[in-house]
Amino acid sequence: MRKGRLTIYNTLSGNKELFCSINKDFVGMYVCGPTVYNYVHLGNCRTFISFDLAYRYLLHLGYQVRYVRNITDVGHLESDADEGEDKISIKARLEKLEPMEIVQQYTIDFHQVMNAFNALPPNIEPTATGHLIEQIEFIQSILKNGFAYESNGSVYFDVEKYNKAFPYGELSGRKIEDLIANSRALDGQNEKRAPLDFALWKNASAEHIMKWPSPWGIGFPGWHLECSAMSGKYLGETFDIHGGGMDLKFPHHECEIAQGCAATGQKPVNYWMHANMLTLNGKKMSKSAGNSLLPNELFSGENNLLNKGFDPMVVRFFMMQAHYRSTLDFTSDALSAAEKGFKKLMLSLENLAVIVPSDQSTIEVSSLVDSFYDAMDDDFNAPALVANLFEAVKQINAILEGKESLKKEDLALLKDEMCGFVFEVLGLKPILEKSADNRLVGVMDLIMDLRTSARENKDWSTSDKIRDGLLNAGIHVKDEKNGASWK
RNA sequence: GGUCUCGUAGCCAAGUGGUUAGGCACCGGUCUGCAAAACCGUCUACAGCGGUUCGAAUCCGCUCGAGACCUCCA
Repeated sequence: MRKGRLTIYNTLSGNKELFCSINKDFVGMYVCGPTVYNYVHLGNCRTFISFDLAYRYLLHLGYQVRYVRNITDVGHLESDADEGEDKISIKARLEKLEPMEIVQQYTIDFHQVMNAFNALPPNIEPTATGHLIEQIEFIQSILKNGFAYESNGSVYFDVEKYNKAFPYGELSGRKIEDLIANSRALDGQNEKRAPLDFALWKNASAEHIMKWPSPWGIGFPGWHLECSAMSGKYLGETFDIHGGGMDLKFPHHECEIAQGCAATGQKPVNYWMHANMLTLNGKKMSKSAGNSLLPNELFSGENNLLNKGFDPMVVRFFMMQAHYRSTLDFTSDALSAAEKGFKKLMLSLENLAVIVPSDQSTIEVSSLVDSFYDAMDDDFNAPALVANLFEAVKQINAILEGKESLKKEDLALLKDEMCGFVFEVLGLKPILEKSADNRLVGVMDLIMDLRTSARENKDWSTSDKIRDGLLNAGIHVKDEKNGASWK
């Protein structure tokens, strides 16, 4: 346990702040989840992996964390023109399916992908459609406090009125005057009093397929609202950490703050965290721009951008080599580099497991361990942690070569902390080799035996032929001091 | 157009007033029949110009370049 030194960059203040949870030893964390109208792409995954890292480190520090990440299954409009259509409805019509079939299909995909990336599941994964009552009640609170108005069966948030009581634009650093000056005049905004106002509840036309009854008529909830309603329900009126992608800062998170303040009179969140984008060819990865890569394409290598497939753990390690607040550029070359580094780290951990303790230590294990914590305490600086882990790798190699040594307690500490940081905090795990069946093992024993005989007789042409032939079959032969091995 | 962020060696990427980041590649070496793998070593950069400072990649200004948000987005 080493609580009390963690600093988090808070978007609200623009500074790294010492993290102090509302309730000692407990942390409430909410992260905006995906809208399940399509397959999650790699950029989406980066955000969730970034917050998985934060979640894991908080757990590692000994906090009891309630991690809530929603599934948006309604209310996310195609555009903000308010005549925009719900993303899920569009997909449902196109594929001639029930909206909930779309939701189910892509939720399952999302879970499979997150699982492949070894991301821990959240403690609660609420859906918007499962919390309509909470959303309606939330709107009623805002209406009661006078920060919203009803118009033609819809309810809108009154941004200008709110701005007189609370600052609007604090999170994204925007001034309401600038926003008004720059907002576009869109068609179909007759219901709204001002362009900046956003929908809390929208009335539904007859042909609309996803709709529910409400005090204002048949309709559906606004996108910004669900996160306020669900985070409030499970984490309270004010909670510790709210995360999401950088692109949600405005307007989504700004609106969440406004909704929270308008409903309860207090700021809903203490620490706002924003994960940066994954870029492809220097541009933000995004579905709508057609600039995205799907995880399964990456794993299989079936994409023109890739030379080969990559294991999910390699991709995760690749992401851990960049700070969550920096953009990360995706290239096949960068991923290949990460693959080698990842294997080096994993090999070193295997070696660490078999090191024999000595009478004395020539390495200061405690300062190595401190460097791990220092890195992560500094706003979850995973790339610095990785660099420090490679320092440890260097030391482990020196021990293997007999240049350095560790006594029992130090060795145990190093094993404990390295495994803790690599497996629990970074969330990496060894790549499972395809297990060979018994018959192959028997055949390989025979072949390796024959090759060893050939080598003993200096029959290099035979031994090389066996080695090359096996390589073609995808089996690598390694000649080591104590004999050859294969995998 | 407005707001903001970034520009670090061949590539990816930390750092953010003074001390080697790290990974990959390259090159040299150890090992090896040869190779592969592994290990060791080497390479030592901060877009440009100007300013502040004893000292700047780090702070300030300007220029150039890239990106994000302002419209759905993780």
